[in-house]
Order: sequence, then structure tokens, then C-alpha cells
Amino acid sequence: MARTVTLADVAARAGVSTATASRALSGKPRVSREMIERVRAIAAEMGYRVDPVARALRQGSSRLVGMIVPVIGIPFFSQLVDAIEDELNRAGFELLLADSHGFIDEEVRRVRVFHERRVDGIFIIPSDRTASTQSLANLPEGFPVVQVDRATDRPVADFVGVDNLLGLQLVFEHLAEQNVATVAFAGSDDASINGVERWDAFHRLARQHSMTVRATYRSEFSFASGTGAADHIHRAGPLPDAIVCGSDQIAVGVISKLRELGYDVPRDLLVTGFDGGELARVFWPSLTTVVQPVSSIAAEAMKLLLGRIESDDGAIHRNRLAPTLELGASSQRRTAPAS
Amino acid sequence: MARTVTLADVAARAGVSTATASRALSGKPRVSREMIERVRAIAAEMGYRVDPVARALRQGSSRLVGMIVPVIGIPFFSQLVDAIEDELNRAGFELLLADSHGFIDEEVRRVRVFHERRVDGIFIIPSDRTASTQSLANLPEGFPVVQVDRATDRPVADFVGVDNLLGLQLVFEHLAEQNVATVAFAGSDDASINGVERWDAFHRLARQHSMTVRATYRSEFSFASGTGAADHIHRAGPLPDAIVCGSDQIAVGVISKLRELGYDVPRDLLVTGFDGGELARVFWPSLTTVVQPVSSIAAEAMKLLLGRIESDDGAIHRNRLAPTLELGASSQRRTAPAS
DNA sequence: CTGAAAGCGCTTACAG
DNA sequence: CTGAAAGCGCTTACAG
Repeated sequence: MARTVTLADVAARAGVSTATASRALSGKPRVSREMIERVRAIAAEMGYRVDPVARALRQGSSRLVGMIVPVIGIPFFSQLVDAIEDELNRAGFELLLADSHGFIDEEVRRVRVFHERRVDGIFIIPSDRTASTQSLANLPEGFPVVQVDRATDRPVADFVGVDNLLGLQLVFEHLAEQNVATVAFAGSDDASINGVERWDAFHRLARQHSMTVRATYRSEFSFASGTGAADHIHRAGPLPDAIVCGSDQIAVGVISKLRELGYDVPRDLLVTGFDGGELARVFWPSLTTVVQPVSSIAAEAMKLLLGRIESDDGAIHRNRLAPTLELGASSQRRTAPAS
Repeated sequence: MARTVTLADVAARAGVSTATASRALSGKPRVSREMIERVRAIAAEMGYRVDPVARALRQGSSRLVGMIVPVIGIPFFSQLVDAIEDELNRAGFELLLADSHGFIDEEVRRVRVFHERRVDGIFIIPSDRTASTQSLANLPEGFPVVQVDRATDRPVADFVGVDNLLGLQLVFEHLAEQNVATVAFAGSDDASINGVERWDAFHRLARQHSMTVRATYRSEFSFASGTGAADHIHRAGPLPDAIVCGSDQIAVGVISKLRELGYDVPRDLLVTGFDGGELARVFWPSLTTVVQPVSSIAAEAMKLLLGRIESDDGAIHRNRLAPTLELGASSQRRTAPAS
């Protein structure tokens, strides 16, 4: 490769100024059609490729987009990163990825670094509903940012996420068909908007379907949180007909713990998850879960970011995308014993 | 933030040339101690931060490192990305992440783009044992590259991965203790070196332990590949005492399919996985698996890359790190029925 | 130890 | 439509 051929080389060979060569290559107006063709042919022949760094310095933009996530290793987040990388790539951007480990200080620092690097925009999964507002505070007014999956309470940037209420509506309609009368909730705390909304939706829908709430438990989005929840719900008294979980990892933890305690899902009670993905399908029993429209969320996020990059227009968007329900074994009573 | 204060601003305020200011800030030799202190104080006071883009253009280096993976969304890969991002960050680099989707063309293209972006080095999980050699062919001689998890056959760059033979040794020793006499293999094909080595190790160790090989099945590293394997092994004749799998996803697929066919693991036969991680622990039965030393692999990869960045010394390294065996329920016969 | 000046590779007013 | 020149913000020989 030997990074060598430069705009000046191309211009020299074409016998024109670098100005003209630059215009011809970048499709700027005010260059003759034949000039464009000639310069492009020569550039192609010489294997010329514009230097992104020089261009970034000159234009103040880099075709780089940063993304900050609480933890890369969590399946749902890595799925999201995957989908967003595809979108970026299709649009000719490169992805700068950062892990905040859930610390606000880290979020703040990474946003600053990204900005200094002249990224054209930032995707962020805020680690905290309220504190994450700070992360964006140092950015100049109107800097393109899209919050993905989680929004901060204060609408400081565009947002795309799942419609939590709709997701739980699907769950409850399904549970109602299974004649569920008593329910429990195993979800996450108020740190993220999803924790808040799923919790609120759970109560609202239980009431609406006249189901009795037996017990609730809130902690994090993790397997361990699920085992803790099962323990708590078990100790709280008679088991409910169904446990509605705030994520698939929680659901898996709940079911594993119940098994340890001597209960079988779905024989003794039903369990549902939230997120969708491989875990839900390979787990035994397979999980009935609310499947997030990951690709659509990524596509929508990209659209919003491009919108901000191209024109810094006014109102802040907060878009909710519709999830679907995937039925698994975990919420369907077998008519006859399986074996 | 309003990206404004520049080196010139600092120099002006300090009453020195930008040359001196630059030297003072970057700790270059030949500046007086007091000059250094004065300039630094002023810079700090003004909130000056060096512009990485300008520096990159001038120095030809960017403090950016690229990483190319076959698919970000696969748990083991995202764990690796996570660990490497931590290492990079600690060393003051930013991560440029790309997904090749397993296509060589994409790999080639992303490597080229990274190089043009002036990354200081590249981590790559090659998608193919032989073809991926091409991806690096366009790089100038001595460009810092480290292959992670998978090596190409031709040693075109440093490599860090797991010691597959040792991993399967641990598995076989454990199976021998369980009095396993017949075994089957469910692994991946020859596309990656891990597929090759685990396959070879399986045969070598079966012979060594005088175990009879009942059936083998090779496809990809996926859940579906596991269900296919179970089907094949089941049809091939009497079931073996144990099925050794090339990854946890395969193991989970194998167990699920066996269950569907009416067999219970570990009651009817034992199953082991490879990789380690949450899936192995939350699955039911929990998986006995070879746990890859992900953090150590990342740390070692970083060390090799830094070595290449600092001095382009000679010999190519191919480092194998020792895994450990995590015992789960999937490979241990219960003395008495569980329920 | 410090400064004036060139230059990394582009893009873009400003003239013509 | 095209060119000469400035400049994005640094770093680094080259002098002194």
C-alpha cells in the first residue's frame, strides 16, 4: 500500500491545480464535466484515496461517529452495537466505540474525547436516567447526539427506544388468555427509563386485567437479579400464577432459582422475559419474551443522527418502536405432561 | 465546550512560540524546567487540550486502534471486544470497531480504511484460516497487527489465543474420571484454526485415553450446529457416554436437541462446552466448559501491539494462553436422581 | 534552551 | 470554469 499518492500527485499528473483536482474529486459545482472525468480517471489509475485525517482537520468533520455503551459485553447491547455499526458503515462512517462501565465520570470523559476527535455525532446508551444528562452538557449547542435504548428524563437529545407499555400489553394479553389471575414482577430499578416504564406498565396492566399483584422485586438487569427475585417472591407467600420479568437475563435467573427451589416452569407457574435474542430461544424452557426491534431501532437512530448532522433543526424527537411478542414454552401450560 | 483554545492561544498567553509551547506540553527534551511548568499551568488554566486530528496529520499517528471481528453480536467476541476496549483505553487509545460479517472482501476493505485513518495498529479476529491472509497484504511491511483468538495458517502477524490442546486435555481428564468410555465430537469446521485444533486434539486425546469415538459432526460455532450434531450423533447408532463440543453454543444446541429426542443430560450422557461465560452458567444444566482467559488474552494482545508500535522488532509471536475447566452439571452424573 | 518556518494533505474563500 | 494562496492545529528539523 505504502500510503503515498496524494492529491498533489494527482493534480500534477493531470496538469491542474490541487484546487481543481479537489473539486473534481469531491463533486463540487463549477468544474467542467470533462475535467471531472479526467481527474477521476487519473486518480483511480493512481489508486488515490483522500486522506481522512487531513480532510477532518480542514473541514472539522471526520466521518467518525462515537458510541458509548454501559457495557459492551451484555448481549442486548452488543446486538445494538452490531446493528448500529452496520448502519454507520452503510452510510460511510466509522464507529468509535467506548464502554462507560456505567460510571458517569467515564461517560463525561468519553463524550469529551469523542468531541475532540471531531466525531460527527454520538450515539449513547445513557447509564443513568438523571445523571447522564451531564455527559452531554459539555457539547456545543446542537451537536448531533442520539440516545439509544434509554433516554434521560430531561430531553437533551433525540431518542429511539422500544415501546415498553406496548410490550407489556402483549405480555398481559397473553397471560390473560392463559387464565393468569395473580402476578409478580421481577425487574430493574429506577436507574434507567426502561426500569421505570416497565414497572409502571406492569402495575397499570395488572389493574386493567384485574390481576392481583403478589410480590415485586427490583434490582438490576442481570441473571443474579433474577435469582434474587425468585427468592424474594418465593418467601413472600403463595406463588403467583405468573412472574413478569424486565429482561431475559432476569427471567433466566428466576427460572433457574425456582428450579432449585423445586418448582417447574411452566408447570407450576409461568414466566415471561423482555429483549429477545438467542438466550430466549436456547434456554430451557424457551422464553416467551418481548422482542425488541433492534434493527429498526438502529436504522431509526441513524436516520435521526443524519438529520442532525445535515441540518440542526429544532424539536427533539423521542421515538418508540413497537416490539413483538415471541411465544416460548415458559408461559404456556402444557395440556398434558410432556413425558 | 466550544472547541476553541488552541496551542497558539496558550503560546500567546505564555509569551512564547508555539514551538516552545508544544515542547513544554509534550515533555520533549531541551526545554527548561520552569518553562515547562509555566506553560503547563497556563494550558491547564485555559483548558487547553491538544487536537488529536492535527497531531495525527502531523505525526502520521492517531492514538486510534482498529479492531475487526467476524460478528460483534456473538457473546464470546463481544466479551473480547469489551476486554480489549478496556486495555486500549487504559493505554490512551480509542477503539475503531468493524464487523466483517465473515466476508474476506469486507475484511480487506476495513483494514484498508483503518490504515487510511492512520490507526496505530489493528487487532483482527480473522474470519478464515487461509483467505484472511489477504486482509493484511495491503499493509506496509511491519505495520502493527495482532491476530486475536484465531490465527491464519501463514504467520503474517503476531497472535494470541487459547491453548486448545490444553483445554481439551482438561476435558478428557475430567471425563476419564467419570468413567467415560465412548465419546462423540460436535465442533466446527476447518475455517478457523480453533476448529482444526479442537478437532485434532479431540482425536489425539480420545486415543490417549483409550476412548472409542462413536460419531463426529462439524459445522459452525452456533446453536443450530449443535442441534444438527445431536441429530446426527443420535442417528449414527448407540449414544456415546459423552459428547465433547467445540463451543458453549454448540453444547447448548446439543443438549436442547437431546432433550427433544427424549434424553436427559447428564443422566443419559454427558456434554461439555468451550468458551465460558454467562451462557454456560445460566443454562440448565449448567455447562462444564473450558473457560477462555479473556482478560489475559486482551492484555497479552495489547502488550504485543504496543511492542510493535514502539519498535518493529523481528520474530512473530504466536502465544497460547492456558484455559481452565469450569465444572458444571452437564458432565457430572448425579449419584442419586435429583428429585 | 528557544524561535522562525516549513509542512502533514486537504478544502475553500478570493480573484480572475 | 480554474488557479494561487491561505489555513485547519499541530510538530519538528534547522538555526541560533
